[in-house]
Amino acid sequence: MEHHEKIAALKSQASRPFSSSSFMSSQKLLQDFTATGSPPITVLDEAVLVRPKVTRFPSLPSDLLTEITATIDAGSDTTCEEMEVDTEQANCCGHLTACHTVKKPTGSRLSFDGYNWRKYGQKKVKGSEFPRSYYKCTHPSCTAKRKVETTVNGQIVEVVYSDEHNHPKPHSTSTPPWKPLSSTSTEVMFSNMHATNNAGVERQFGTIQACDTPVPVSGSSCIFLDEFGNIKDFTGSNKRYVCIPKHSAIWILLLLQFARNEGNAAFAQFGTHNDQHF
DNA sequence: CATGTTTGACCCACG
DNA sequence: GCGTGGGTCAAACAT
Repeated sequence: MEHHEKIAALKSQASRPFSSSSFMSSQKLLQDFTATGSPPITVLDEAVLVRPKVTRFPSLPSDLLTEITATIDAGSDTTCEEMEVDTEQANCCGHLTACHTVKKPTGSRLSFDGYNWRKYGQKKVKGSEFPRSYYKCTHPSCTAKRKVETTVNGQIVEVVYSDEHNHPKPHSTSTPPWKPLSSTSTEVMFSNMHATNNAGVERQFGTIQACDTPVPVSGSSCIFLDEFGNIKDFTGSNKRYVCIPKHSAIWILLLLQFARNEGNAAFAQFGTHNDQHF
């Protein structure tokens, strides 16, 4: 792969090409979602392409500086996920190099994307300063694989997925690694640095509601997910409210999809309230 | 003991 | 046919 083609993945299912338009249709959203490393879509009107999928982050217009800050707080025992996307690392070719650090609860085997992976190899690849690790899904009948390039600090700089998961995300029996989110304490800030006026930056706030079952949020856009975490339905338009279930990996995807479809998304950070940078 | 990781060797596609 | 590089295997090791 040429260096200029290398675009980092932010999350396992967290990217797909920019759309110059605003929000996509539900069908388009599903198709793109499926083609870029997502879990298998089970509710679809038409056949899903089955081919190796690459999860990458698109280039970002340099004049777009949009900040998404999501705060995920499930109470005293908060979800242990932290992600950093550093716009300063956008490389010389204009592609975003996104790095994130994932803090997982001790003892959890679940990856940041909610699936169990077993590492089966690691190589230093030409043209990359970081080693590439090879993972297989540990589910007996699942052929999903992923390649992850990480820095020495453990920051993920690229994730490439192949094959599809043919099973739901595993659920931990004791301590869920991705704890259900409290609908009352989950909040997200969309700070549209691009939509400035004479008074300065216009900051737009929104709310993400965690829910076990899709529940429309009055007056808001909703993305409904099935038990696999797949997008089932999409309603609304240019709103900043999302209703999604509780698995964290999908949050980032949806956040970025929202922002990206609005022509934004350059920075995102996830953490507890203590970590927020409003 | 079970499971996951590490790491060198091997296989294979490609130029 | 040969060299190179990416992907996978599997034994050894760690947890």
